[in-house]
Amino acid sequence: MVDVARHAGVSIKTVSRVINNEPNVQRQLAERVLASVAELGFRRNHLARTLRSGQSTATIGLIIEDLANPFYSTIAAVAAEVARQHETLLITASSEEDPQREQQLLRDLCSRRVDGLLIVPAGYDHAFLRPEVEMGTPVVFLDRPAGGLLADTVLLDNRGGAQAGVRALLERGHQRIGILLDSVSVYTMRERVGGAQEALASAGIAYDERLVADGVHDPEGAAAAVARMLTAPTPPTAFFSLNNRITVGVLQELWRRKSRVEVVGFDDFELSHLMPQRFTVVAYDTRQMARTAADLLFQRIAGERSWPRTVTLPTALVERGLS
Amino acid sequence: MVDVARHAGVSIKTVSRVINNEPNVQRQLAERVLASVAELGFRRNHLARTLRSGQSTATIGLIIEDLANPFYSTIAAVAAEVARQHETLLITASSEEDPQREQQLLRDLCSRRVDGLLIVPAGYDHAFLRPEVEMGTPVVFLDRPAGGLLADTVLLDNRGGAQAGVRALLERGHQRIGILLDSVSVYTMRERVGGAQEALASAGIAYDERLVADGVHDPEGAAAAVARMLTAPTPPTAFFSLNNRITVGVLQELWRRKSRVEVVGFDDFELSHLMPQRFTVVAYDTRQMARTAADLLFQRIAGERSWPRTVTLPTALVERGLS
DNA sequence: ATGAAAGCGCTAACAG
DNA sequence: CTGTTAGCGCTTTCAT
Repeated sequence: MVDVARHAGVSIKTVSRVINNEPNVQRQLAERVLASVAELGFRRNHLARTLRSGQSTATIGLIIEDLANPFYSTIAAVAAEVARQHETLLITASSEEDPQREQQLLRDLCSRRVDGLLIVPAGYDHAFLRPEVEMGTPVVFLDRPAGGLLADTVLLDNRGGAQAGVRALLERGHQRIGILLDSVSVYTMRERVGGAQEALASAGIAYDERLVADGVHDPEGAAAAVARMLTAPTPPTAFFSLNNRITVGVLQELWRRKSRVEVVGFDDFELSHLMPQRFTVVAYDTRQMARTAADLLFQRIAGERSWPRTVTLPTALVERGLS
Repeated sequence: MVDVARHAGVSIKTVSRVINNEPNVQRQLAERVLASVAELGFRRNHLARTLRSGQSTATIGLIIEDLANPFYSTIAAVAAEVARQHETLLITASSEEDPQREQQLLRDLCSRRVDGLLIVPAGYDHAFLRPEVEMGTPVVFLDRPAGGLLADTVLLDNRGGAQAGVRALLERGHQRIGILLDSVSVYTMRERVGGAQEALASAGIAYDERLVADGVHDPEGAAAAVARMLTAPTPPTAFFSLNNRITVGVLQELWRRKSRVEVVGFDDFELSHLMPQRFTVVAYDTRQMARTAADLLFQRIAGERSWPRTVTLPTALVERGLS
């Protein structure tokens, strides 16, 4: 900037004024400065600008589990979109479900003085963020609640969705429903299992452990679990799958066996309408969830000081697959 | 940092030394500093640290077309992964195929002094980046070549892949092959069309404009184009689709018509193995492409000064779908 | 082994 | 309208 000032024969402050489109600069000078800027290939150092306290970095941070997963990349896309509307850039990082790493990344983002944080939490304890929050960095949690920290949170109605899904199967006369889930160590899974249990209980059906497969982490695992259950003495007449990766594995295994056992799966997914059998998904609007969270965050960044809110978004049953 | 120094009763420089794990600090003092850091909730300002010239920001920038698209989110995920191995964070932004916006974002990233740039270019002219490149910001282009700028580039063998795809159909006896593409304004589409034409030409088959559908931007458009071609006087006996969104639309329309016309499509996609008919994809390794580009970028960041390279990655034909 | 002082590139506050 | 000066929070000399 000093170079530009010298080149244009003005003071550094005038350059600053021109760069920032401040009023009260003679046209003539401004043009000279702009010319020098172009000639010298000057680009303002945004970091230095930010250093003066009270300035914003025009950057927000997003922590998700896995950027390659469509659910999370949708969230990232919406976050980037909303950020852009606020002339802000987005730093995205994946925690890979590792609380340790999540904390590390969060600290790193804070040391970069991001204007705000959007978090799909992997860990259970976010108390370590309290100093940052108190120092004025807004934080919004997404898809899962925070631990040990009061903050805005946007969740899905996992419990209600699971209840509706199981109820649909019960209404179609099913009594033996196989339930497949990833891991109860994940909040959303716990909620969904809870909802399923509630629906069974209120229909007066006992929760049969043999009809529950835990630790199903991928489609292959789901296929194996389905095969196991279907060859057991009293096989289920329907499956309730607790996420879309599992649903895909279930459908694949059913197709392989030419079985037409009914399926309800939590989460919609791309191409679900082209799957080889009719089934039902518990759907929701991922973009809306992300948008709600991002909007909340920017409201906070803009100075909103109200008490932290928790928003719960609805789910809906939708028919999918080729009939 | 001044506060910490005062609290610990040492100089600011000692705090700096402790924070940076520099040697030559008494255990005792170091512990006192660490205690103060914890108590005051101090977090080093990474931006200020970076301000001293010669320091790196430990941040790279990635420009893609659309973060919500699995192809790009895979690239972003790999970029973030490689970045993490270098203790670097990733700023991701979508250009939405808008050269204007791409340029704006790139300038913005440069003003944040990123250590390097990974670009899937939307525009045709990247000469405006030359000053930055000369000032030492490495740039690697991905999936499409740069315009007006010599830089490392990682591409796919679009031409060869398309040739192989069309050749496969010709070998199965097809003479009338319907070709569906998005827009020749996109580099990859031009290359793929070129490859298809070459394969037809070397088989002595004239390129029939009526068998080519341009401007197919989504599955619905693809379905409509397929419907149109199949009800024309001399319908094609096979389709070659130039991207996976189009392929999905083609498959859906064929299923609707209970037609078993053969299909070859460029790009593999998730769940392609569960599509309702056999078909062939021109597949490639997106992760490898992204990894190659990111590795190249970090080599440059580490000081590699060799002449810019262009790497072209191979494609392979793979059978997909339920038989 | 520790500290004092200068300076990174910019903006805020105040003069002229 | 324009310029001077003092910092922002940290690291890098260079003394001690």
